[in-house]
Amino acid sequence: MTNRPVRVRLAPSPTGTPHIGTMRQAIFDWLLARKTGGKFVLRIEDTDRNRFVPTALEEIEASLRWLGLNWDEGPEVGGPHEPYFQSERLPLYKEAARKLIADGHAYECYCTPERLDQMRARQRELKEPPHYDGRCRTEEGRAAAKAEAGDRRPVVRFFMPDEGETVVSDFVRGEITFENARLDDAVLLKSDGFPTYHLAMPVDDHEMEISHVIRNEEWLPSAPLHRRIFDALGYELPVFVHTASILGPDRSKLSKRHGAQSVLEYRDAGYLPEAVFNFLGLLGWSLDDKTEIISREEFIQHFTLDRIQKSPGIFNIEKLNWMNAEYMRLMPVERLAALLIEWLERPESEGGLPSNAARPLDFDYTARIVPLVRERVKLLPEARDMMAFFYLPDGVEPDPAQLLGKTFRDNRSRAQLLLSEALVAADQVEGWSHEALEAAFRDLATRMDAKPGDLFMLMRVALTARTVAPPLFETMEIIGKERSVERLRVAVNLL
RNA sequence: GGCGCCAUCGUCUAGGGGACCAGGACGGAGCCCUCUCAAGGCUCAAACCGGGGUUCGAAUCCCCGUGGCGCUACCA
Repeated sequence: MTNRPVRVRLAPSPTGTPHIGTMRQAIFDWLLARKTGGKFVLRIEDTDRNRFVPTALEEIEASLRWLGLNWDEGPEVGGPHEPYFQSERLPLYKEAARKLIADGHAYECYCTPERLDQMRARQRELKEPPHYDGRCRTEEGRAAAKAEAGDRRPVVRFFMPDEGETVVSDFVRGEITFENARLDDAVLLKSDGFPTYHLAMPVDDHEMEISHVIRNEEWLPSAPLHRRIFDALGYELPVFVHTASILGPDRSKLSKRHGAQSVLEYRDAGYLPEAVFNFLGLLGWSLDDKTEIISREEFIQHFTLDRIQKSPGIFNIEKLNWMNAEYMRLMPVERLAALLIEWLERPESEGGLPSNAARPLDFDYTARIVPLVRERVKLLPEARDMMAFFYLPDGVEPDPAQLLGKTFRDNRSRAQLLLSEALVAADQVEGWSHEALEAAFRDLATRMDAKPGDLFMLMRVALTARTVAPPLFETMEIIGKERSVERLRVAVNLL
């Protein structure tokens, strides 16, 4: 256990769009840092030149920013341990490798990839676990390999003892013992001079004074290797916490074929960052037996490593949807209005309002609509259809069949009569409030000997061209007398 | 195959020897409310992977099985 100041890091490799599990990890890191007054550092593990994706860094940063996870050190912001890109820290790794060789903990290996492939194939045939056979561990073997290698540069391998065991201590899982004989002589420095993760991670975590390493459980099998490298280099061990994976509905690790696997996709689908943060923070961590909706501040206040779940969890999108809807209802009207306006002002093809709705949208007007709509949608873009008729200057275009519905399908004249009476009543309403409107139209229904629901549905379709819409009288109050009357008139003429 | 991790309702989880005929939430079913749709309220169905121990007592501790997942690269 360490009592160093808390310094945690997220160390993604820029090989594609950051995975949602990476972001969940980032949340845990960030929470621990904020809770303890420690530092959250972002370090880019770009040591694999073959898999490098130029846009990945941008996406990593965008994901973190969208979730509100600010990093104290790293790209953009700098910090005392610059640079934060491993590709710019090569001398450090080279020196560490040199030291390990000098101390007998590592050795140069000249074996060609071809030989290694053959070796592993043979081992598989013999039903042996594939592992490096240690040819270059000895002076003679190395010389022979070097002769075959031509002018190839060697790699540096870690010298894993053949006997004994290595104990790894994980904060939530306890002590895990590995037999050294089962561990491989891992490559530390590749022939291109770049380090592998196994070397870069201990060097940088030590160099950057990282106190807690929170990473996914897929790293557990290589944890003993890392422990031995830390020891061989004389570094103090950080606290390790291996988090359980996030699974798809079929229990395999969440991946492309499960649909969205990046928080950016959730952003683009109209989820709220608050909801995604809350949901991810509660996937693999819990406060107690009740808490579901929890603010960022409460998260920080209560977060502890020991409540991290050991078992993998399935990403339950239904629950995220519910949570998103909760946040839409919980958040200040103004914030939701602003968020919604962003969506509505987009071109229609990108989920915005039809082009005849005038941009920019009026903020105050939208804010009045929000309370009516927020109860009825789960995602931001869903609001578009539920809101469009509030903004259309030329009215809506209900089709007659929709207007009549089942109730008046065989009684068109009755519908027409009711609507024209509604038109008259609307014109006469004193004080255009939803209370006054409701009183007036309930009265009309009574006078006409009609079921209120039948009358209201007729009016609803006339005013919105929809059978599912926000409450009728609040809607009329907002669109105003003039437009209401006009739309009723159009509907009467339609029949 | 070898090694490792994990195991409570369909899902996320609470629980960590007696408070548990196992609690909450999502989803599902039903009822109520109701101008549509929602939201809300109430109710219901739904789980301790199996077997052995330890113990007066096990969801909880131990062992074995089984199952799921991961790792087994000059990827991270």
